[in-house]
Amino acid sequence: MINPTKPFFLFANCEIKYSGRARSTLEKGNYVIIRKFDGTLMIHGSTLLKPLNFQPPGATITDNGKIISIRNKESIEIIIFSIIHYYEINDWSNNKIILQDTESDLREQVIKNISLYFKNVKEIHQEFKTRFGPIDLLVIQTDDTNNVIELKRGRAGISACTQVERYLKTFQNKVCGFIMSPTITKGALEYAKTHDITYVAVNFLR
Amino acid sequence: MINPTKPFFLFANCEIKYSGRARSTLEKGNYVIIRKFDGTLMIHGSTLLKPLNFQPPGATITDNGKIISIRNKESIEIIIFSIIHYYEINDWSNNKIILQDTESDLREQVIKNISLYFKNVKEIHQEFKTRFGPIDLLVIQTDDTNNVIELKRGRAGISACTQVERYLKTFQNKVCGFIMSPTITKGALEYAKTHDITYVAVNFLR
DNA sequence: CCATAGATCTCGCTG
DNA sequence: CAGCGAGGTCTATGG
Repeated sequence: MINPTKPFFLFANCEIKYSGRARSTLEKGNYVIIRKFDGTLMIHGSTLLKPLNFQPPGATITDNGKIISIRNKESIEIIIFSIIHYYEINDWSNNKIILQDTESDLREQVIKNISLYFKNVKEIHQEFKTRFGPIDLLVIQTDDTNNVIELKRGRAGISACTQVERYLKTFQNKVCGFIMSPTITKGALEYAKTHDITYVAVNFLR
Repeated sequence: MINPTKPFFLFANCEIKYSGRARSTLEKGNYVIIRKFDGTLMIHGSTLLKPLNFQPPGATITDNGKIISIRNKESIEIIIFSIIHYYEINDWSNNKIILQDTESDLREQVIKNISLYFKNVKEIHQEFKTRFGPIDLLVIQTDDTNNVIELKRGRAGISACTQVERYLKTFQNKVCGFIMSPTITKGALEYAKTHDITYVAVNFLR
């Protein structure tokens, strides 16, 4: 029996059934099962980053012979045949990771060097709200040209182009579309060229 | 010292630095560290489903006082202050999960009942290739009307609309756009209505 | 709550 | 290998 009130690491021979947004079965085998303070449950196989089965934070657990984890209308049933290793985790830290070089960092960088890209800048808006979603960066020039900029921290794809197009539609006139990213896919570049979207390469300055 | 040739579970007081696509630091604390057969490395805090730090399959590891995991040009450095629990995982299974009710299942279901949605169907293509990506479902009627259908297993959003629009552009004429999903967001429905895209509600039949 | 989009996305598939 | 899209996406953020 496991203690449902404590986070744990469990290595067990078991079989797993999931039902909720979708349905799944995992055949009998030896799997790693981890439960966290917030209810998070993960079942890991010996390869891949993603868990085979999981419950996001908020799940509750019971152990009456088989372990059952429930969250909203989703349930995971773990039929345990034998426990190989059980470890209760105490004093588990909950610090946040500090991440640099996100899309938001790239946006800050572009704003700081905005004169490299646009002349006569009157206004800069970040996450400018439109009825079709927020524009990463909206740069308005003194002649009232609206420059709609979509930033991508990695390689921009076709969907970045359609994102820009969608935001462009919320303006009547005097509007230009841009994609700014370190790289862009071939298909996206073709789409941009044929749809009046300008691609600008930008890199993280470290 | 850990054994780099074996998968393991490690609970340790440590500090972590990551450098690669982005950069991050994780302050000193007690974290769960798991390494898999395929090189996968995960550092988990006491909450949330996703690891604080990670390396996808293919990473190699060394332990000379501090653990360093490297994959392509990315590295994770784990400075260990003390090992609280170390467990070497043997006979870890590698079975795949069998998932039902995916988008592909929904597509099969729609095809089986295609007469409910379209009359005089001549051809049905799945994942029909265009230069702007593959169309989930292309239904051609005897009058040569091309029905471009985008399926979503969950709630369709605005991006589903622009996906359809993008595929529509690869046809000259006789083309109609559809979104089929159990539900749709308000914004997406408004966008669809004003852009000549038809929304059709479909549910998983169990 | 819902909606929207980012992510060190991951992962699978196809060319 | 690149490109494209799904995902039980998850997670953060704003309305």
